[in-house]
Amino acid sequence: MASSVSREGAEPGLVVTRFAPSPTGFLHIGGARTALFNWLFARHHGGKYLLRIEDTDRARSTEPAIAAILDGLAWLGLEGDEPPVFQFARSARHAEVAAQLLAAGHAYRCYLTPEELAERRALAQTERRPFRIASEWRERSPTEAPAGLPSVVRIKSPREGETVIEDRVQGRVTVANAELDDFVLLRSDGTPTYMLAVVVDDHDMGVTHVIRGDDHLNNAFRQIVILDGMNWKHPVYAHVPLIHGTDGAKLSKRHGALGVDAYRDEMGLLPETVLNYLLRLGWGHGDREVITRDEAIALFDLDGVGKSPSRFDTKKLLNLNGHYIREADPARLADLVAPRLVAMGLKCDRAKLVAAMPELQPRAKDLDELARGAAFLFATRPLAMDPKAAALLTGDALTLLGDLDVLLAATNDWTTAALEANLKAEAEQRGLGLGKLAQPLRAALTGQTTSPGIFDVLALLGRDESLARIRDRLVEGMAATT
RNA sequence: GGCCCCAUCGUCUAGCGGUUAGGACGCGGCCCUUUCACGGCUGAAACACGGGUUCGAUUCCCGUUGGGGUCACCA
Repeated sequence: MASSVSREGAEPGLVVTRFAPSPTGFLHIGGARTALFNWLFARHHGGKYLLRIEDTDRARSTEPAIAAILDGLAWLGLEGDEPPVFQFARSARHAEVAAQLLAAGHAYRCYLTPEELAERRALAQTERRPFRIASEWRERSPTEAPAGLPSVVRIKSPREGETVIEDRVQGRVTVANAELDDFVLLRSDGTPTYMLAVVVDDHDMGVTHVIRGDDHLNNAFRQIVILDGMNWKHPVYAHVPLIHGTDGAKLSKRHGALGVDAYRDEMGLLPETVLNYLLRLGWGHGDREVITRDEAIALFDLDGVGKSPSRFDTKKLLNLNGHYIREADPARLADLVAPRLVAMGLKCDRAKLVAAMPELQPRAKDLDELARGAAFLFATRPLAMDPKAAALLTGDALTLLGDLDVLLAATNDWTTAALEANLKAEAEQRGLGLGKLAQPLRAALTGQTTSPGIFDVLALLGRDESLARIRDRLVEGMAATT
């Protein structure tokens, strides 16, 4: 049978997973986690991880959404091992399977109109009775079919017994077959529904493990009806709990469900942060918190996935990002931060940015904070002064700054170490704490009250720029007093 | 509402019949320190409730409560 070529052709025992988003929006965080789990599981078992774009809903599927999803996956390094399969392109094959089901008596044509269905649903509602589609066409002979009327193809679900799924995450789940309805396989326009398409595609793609959100758990029972009708083997199912918002409700757009591009661009996160965070959300391995991608491949297992939904915690996410920023290569960070500085209207010098990075890294939890921390390096004179910094430069402090200007102007060895030695000696001689000298200097040099170590700031800025910034303040101070 | 699933600090979690119930984020304190961070130490903080089973339940079973998911010619 041509339909089982992929499976029969597949290496026995080879694990095949897939991520199958529908392109009706961006790649959201829950989708990213599903993709990650599939990717990890396949890698762990030396298997294959495939991508399928579920675009059978022509009205809602869009090109930009496809691009956004692929872009998001690429950013996270979760591209498929083969080019993505587009579901819509396979509709002829789906129809073929529907025809086989029809021929085998596992499906039937139903001539009920949407209006009739809606009526029955409404009636069931008012009678406070559960509604289950019961089409009289299930038992009627096809010869009674009204000519020229549109019809859909419905599956003939079993009415007796029960279906059991041994889910790798949820455990054994049993549903009475009476709960299953005769859902639609082929719409009246002949196009396949999602329910049919997934089953056929998963089968044809040789998917062995279906790892997806547990909002699909109920669907699995329906999909099994198709599988059985075709006499196809059941894949292993693993329905992972959904991610919820801080308020416990499903992560929806209004609850801050963002596209992964927002985590990258707006929140300024590193991809390794998102991967690590997503992995730890709903999955644990002892006390391990920081887990690299390679470690994750070695450690990941479906058994470690929790069964209860977990809440998204931005604080922890940012803390992790701070960790990865500290670990990251300065040059790489400079390249990520440079565009942000440009967006702030600053002209930045890459070499200077890279040199400053080690001092900036421990002070930032996201790329935007990193950019703000670097901004003083490229600010143009005279500096815009933070009010708190300006307040530091009055009276005695201004006099002191004048003295320091003289001292620094006489300094030839403009290195962090030499500057430190000089200024410390000066502070000691004056019987002052280093802070008394450092704070006015910091204010004058950065326009802020916080910055990296003051000697680093001086060294990074260079002698000319440092002295010029100090003199700007001196001049302004004098103007204010006269 | 029917069906399905879930339940350890505020959050993410470890635990898989006997533990001072561990870690992480966040929060408080102390230390380091020129500011801010980083880092180190430390404190407060949890087994939803009620029945069983057992010598012994956070752990096993049942129920209650609470939360979530799903009930389309969407996916």
